Amino acid sequence: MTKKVSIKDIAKELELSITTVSFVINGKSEEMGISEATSSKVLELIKKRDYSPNNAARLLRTGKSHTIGLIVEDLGNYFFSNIAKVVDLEASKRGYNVFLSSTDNNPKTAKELIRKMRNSSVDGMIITPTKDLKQELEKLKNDKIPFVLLDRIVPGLSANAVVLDNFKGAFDLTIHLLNNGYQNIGFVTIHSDMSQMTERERGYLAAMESSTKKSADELVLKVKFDDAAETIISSIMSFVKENQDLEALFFSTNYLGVHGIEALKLVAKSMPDDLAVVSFDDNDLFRLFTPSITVASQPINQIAVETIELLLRLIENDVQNGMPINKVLEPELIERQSSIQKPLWEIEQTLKKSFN
Amino acid sequence: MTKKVSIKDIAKELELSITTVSFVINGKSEEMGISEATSSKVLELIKKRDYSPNNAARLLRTGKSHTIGLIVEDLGNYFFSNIAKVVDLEASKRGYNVFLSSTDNNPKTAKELIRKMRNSSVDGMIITPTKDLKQELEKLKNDKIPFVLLDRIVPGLSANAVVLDNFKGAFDLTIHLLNNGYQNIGFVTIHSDMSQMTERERGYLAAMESSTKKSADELVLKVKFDDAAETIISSIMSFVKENQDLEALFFSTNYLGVHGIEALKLVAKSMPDDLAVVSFDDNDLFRLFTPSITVASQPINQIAVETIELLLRLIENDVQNGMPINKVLEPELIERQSSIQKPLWEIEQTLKKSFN
DNA sequence: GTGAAAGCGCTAACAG
DNA sequence: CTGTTAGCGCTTTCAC
Repeated sequence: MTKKVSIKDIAKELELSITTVSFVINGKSEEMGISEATSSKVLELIKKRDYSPNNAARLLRTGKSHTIGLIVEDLGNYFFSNIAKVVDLEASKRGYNVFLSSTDNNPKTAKELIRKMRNSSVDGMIITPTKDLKQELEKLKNDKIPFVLLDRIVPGLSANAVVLDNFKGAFDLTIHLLNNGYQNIGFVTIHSDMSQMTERERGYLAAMESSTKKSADELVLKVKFDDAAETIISSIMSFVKENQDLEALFFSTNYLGVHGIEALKLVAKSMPDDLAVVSFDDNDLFRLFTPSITVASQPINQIAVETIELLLRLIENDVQNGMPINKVLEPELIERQSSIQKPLWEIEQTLKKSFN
Repeated sequence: MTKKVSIKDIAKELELSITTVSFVINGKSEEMGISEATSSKVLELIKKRDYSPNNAARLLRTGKSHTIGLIVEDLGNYFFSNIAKVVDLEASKRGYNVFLSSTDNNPKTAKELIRKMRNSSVDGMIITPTKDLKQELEKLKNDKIPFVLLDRIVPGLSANAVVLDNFKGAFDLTIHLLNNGYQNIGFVTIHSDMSQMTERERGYLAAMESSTKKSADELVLKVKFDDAAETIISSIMSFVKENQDLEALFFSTNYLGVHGIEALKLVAKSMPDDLAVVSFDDNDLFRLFTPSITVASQPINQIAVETIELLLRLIENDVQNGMPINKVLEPELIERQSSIQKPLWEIEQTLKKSFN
């Protein structure tokens, strides 16, 4: 990177003082009573020289970086990558840059990221918390660095947050299955203490309890978040084989749903003939799979917009006065019928029959 | 954000000079012959006070921000979000932060992003170019800001780049269809002058030309990148309806493939019974859809790693000596059979035959 | 209306 | 071995 033109160069070339130029740049010509003539001369040269101020210097002086940090769980995940997309878009509109990174649900990574972003003097952060992050978040509060929790809250920590009503989503999805005549509903989730997961489990259990069927606990399969895909898939396969009386499966996240579909293909169960399938989160696969899959969908756009707006409000009002703000958004139950085509084996049987 | 502890505070508390502390922080104790005792005292206090240097000040002084910019086409897209994930991971390992943003294929947005990232003094950039970006990129070259083009090149611009052999991918995929007995193969792509798209089209046309079938041009459907999903879907539906003799469809990108599946569902064509489908890029849907879909898959991990490594090499060797480096990676043809179940018409015919 | 100058936190000559 | 000091580019107070 060679010499960039600096405010000094501009001032020199115009035989003005740095101050004057600075005022013009920052749109304070009026306020500071700079003459129209001077002002437009400056603006012109700035354009001509393609000058733009050095952010680092500005930050060093003002303490405002016009940058926010966005920490998600996994950029490779449909939900989070789309959240990132919208947050970035909205932030850009408002003149902010975004530092983006994923934790992969690893507390060490998460802490490191928070540290790095603090060093980069972000004006605020959006954080999808992992386990063990309470202390770091409390430090942020102490240091008055605005932040908003995304997707999940941290028990015992009073902080700004935008989350989904996960309990309701899971409850409704389970009721949907029960209403359609499925009773033995398995629940596949990950081991996790994080609120979004525990809430989904609670929702499922509550709905099951309200039905005739008792003790759903044994219908719950928990896998580890960072297990390899193969491991998760084979767990699901075993689970299904060992529970032949299952009538439906409820996957608590999109990636579990994807693994689940793969597992069911491998054990040659088709849906919903052998086993009905529903999942939290929506994606292309669930929508277009045959039979398509009913989901509790998260309003991604709304979540992202509410979050970034809340953060920018905190940043720009400067003070985090009073109570933290908690937004709880509603999931949408998208009911899908397998209306388009019947599973092949069924057709096959029909054909065979017609010739027997 | 309140008072952060600065290097001055550390120095004062230890009754040392700022210089000494700075050397220790930057791991130059040895080089500068700082005593073991002093050095460890400093390190200790740093930990105790949770001190970490202010990046802005450091940047202002050294000109190195330890930040790179990553400009992709669309963060909401499977390919790019996974590229972003890997780039971010590798950059983190090497101590770099990543500014991430999408262009949505809009040249104005792209230019604006480049400008913003330059102001933020990124050490280098990874750019998925849009149209009309040549001038900006040439300025980057002039200013010796290292950058690597990703996914596509800019005609007439000699620059570092990591791209796929798109011609080969498309050629092979088309040949695959031809070899399997499909002749009338439609090609669905977007209007675009960008290399990755023109190359795919060339690959398709070249393969078609080598077959008996002539003039594939009329089998090409082009839609606009920023058309609404519904518009694209209905274009595909019309295309299929108007070309009843189509035997197969080749979608030039993952999102077109997804739209295509949706369109085919709506016109009630099933695959590959009525129409075989292949697509560029892989994703969960193509893998798990029944029948599953053969694809030319991009080695996402490899692309991302090669790109970030090339960029960091450029940054850290400082000079962009000599020729630009162009990496061309191989797509992988993932042939999928609807092996779990044969195409319906085949079964049907077999059955019929056995009774004739 | 405009300018001089201090200083944000840090690095790296240079001086001892 | 350690300290003094200049200055990176910018904003902003105070002076003219």
